[in-house]
Amino acid sequence: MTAYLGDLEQLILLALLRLGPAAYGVAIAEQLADRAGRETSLGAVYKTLTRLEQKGYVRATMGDPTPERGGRRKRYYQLTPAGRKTLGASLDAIRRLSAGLGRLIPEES
Amino acid sequence: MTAYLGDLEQLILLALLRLGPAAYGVAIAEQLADRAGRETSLGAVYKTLTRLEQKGYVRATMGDPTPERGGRRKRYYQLTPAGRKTLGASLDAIRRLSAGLGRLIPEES
DNA sequence: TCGTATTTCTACGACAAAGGCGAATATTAT
DNA sequence: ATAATATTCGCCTTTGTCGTAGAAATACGA
Repeated sequence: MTAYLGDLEQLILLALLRLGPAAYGVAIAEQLADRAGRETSLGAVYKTLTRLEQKGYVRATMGDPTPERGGRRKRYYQLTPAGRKTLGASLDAIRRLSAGLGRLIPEES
Repeated sequence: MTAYLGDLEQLILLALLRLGPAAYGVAIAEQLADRAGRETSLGAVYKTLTRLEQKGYVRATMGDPTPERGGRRKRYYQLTPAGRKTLGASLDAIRRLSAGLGRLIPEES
């Protein structure tokens, strides 16, 4: 019954933390591209968000219309406690496997 | 043409680094379970190793028979330069998204 | 002010890739 | 032969991908 996060799910949950209250679909996709170098389509992001919501790792609230040119209302996301916990477990698995590897562990220059 | 690693692929590549020359299927699965808390079947591990090999991220060499009770010969794996590079990119994406989050970032106690 | 264009954001649908698991198979020693 | 250890196979579920369609908001000209 212990479920694991896919790699995109992981990155999106991190992006959520980073963006805080400004986390909605488009901003998340930009964050992934700009900060993480992970190019992905909006479709992939939205689908993953929906899945995360169904799993209870994330919850959404509708934003108000903004005074900008066009645009539908934004759907803002934030982590639930369950999401936090699962993300923590996921990151910890990586941390524990990486620990003590020293310069064996590859870095992007 | 830029391909991304799945989460299990990531963990397995890390386990490879950690195990060094002793990295073969069963040992890798144990490492995942014991160190990372990632319970998975041997089938999943082997399938992933095969995929990683096809992608050129890993290469395999057959070991000699051991003086133990029974058992087929082991197939040892190690990272290729391409594998190192891709793993590095993958870990970096996480690092960059995590950076500066302070105590926002969840930890397993 | 009505209607249409334009912009921004989200949802859908069909498919590809990755992960999961149990059972089957191979190889080695006793 | 039997038992032990390691790997492969087949089938299925879950995730990821992408293009396209749809919805909701503003701007603007008639």
